[in-house]
Amino acid sequence: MPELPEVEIVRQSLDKKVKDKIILKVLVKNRNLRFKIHSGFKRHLNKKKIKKVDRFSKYLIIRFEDNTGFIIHLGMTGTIHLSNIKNKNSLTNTSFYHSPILPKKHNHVEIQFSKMKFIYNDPRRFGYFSIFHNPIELKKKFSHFGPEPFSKSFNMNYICNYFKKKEKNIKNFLLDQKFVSGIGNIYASEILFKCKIHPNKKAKNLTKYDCKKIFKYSKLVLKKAIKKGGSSIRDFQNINGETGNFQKNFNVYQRENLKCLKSKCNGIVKKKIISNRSSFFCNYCQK
DNA sequence: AAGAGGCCCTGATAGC
DNA sequence: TGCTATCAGGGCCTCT
Repeated sequence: MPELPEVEIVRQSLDKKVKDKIILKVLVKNRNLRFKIHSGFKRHLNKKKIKKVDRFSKYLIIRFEDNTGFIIHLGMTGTIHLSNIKNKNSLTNTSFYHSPILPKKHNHVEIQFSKMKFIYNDPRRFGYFSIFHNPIELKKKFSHFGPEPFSKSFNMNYICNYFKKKEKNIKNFLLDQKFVSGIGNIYASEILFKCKIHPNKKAKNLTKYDCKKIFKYSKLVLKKAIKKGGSSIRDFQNINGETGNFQKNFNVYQRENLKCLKSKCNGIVKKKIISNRSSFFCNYCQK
């Protein structure tokens, strides 16, 4: 679920709450996430002071003052909850998938600070934690990733050259983190709608104008989603308990058989499974 | 070496 | 009410 915009909303909220806080205790209730939590995880975190919460692509980067730290990937269903220790019922919440009430099941990791604790919940366990010991090691973790849409290196030259002779369809390229990082299944459909490009169009057949639109709308759609506070199919609240609003702006995602929202277009939104992921598009205006 | 497909896992929902 | 099937926002691994 969480794509770049949702992770960015979590980052902003989390940074405010845990910045300059010292980790007093770490509880790993279930280390069997997507990847097994490192045996030295607790030791690595213990007594560390948090300098900053950063983000790259869909990954949160928790930086400590000594330049070590760890990264969190939320997978499909990972959520972060901050709970006031003195009053267990008052939860300041960062939740994508669940209601603001702290779930009882699947709370796999707890990180305690002096007055609150951080709880990682993940029913499907597709998310994971990974530690790093220095900035070079961190950089290496992301070395095989393509640029974010906002990056200077995500430019017309890069895009046009990347697509040359590529048989793969454009939808799969938007999901391919080696090409561009941070886009997931919802925003891939939304970006292609704005571009008026059919998700099944082969990359090698994209025109220069197509590339220009991909360049433009990859940025715009994600930026707008961040501005709207992210989106989710289920309840999504940021740390202040405000609901994300971007789902109201979906043009095609989960709008199967509804009328195309482009003005003067009489098309109908279709759903098609492409590479095992559902794609939504207007069968009339997306060519 | 690019590209397709299987798979990791739980839970919500639909259909019978 | 209770079973089974299908689907879900990610991405790594294997096979061709």
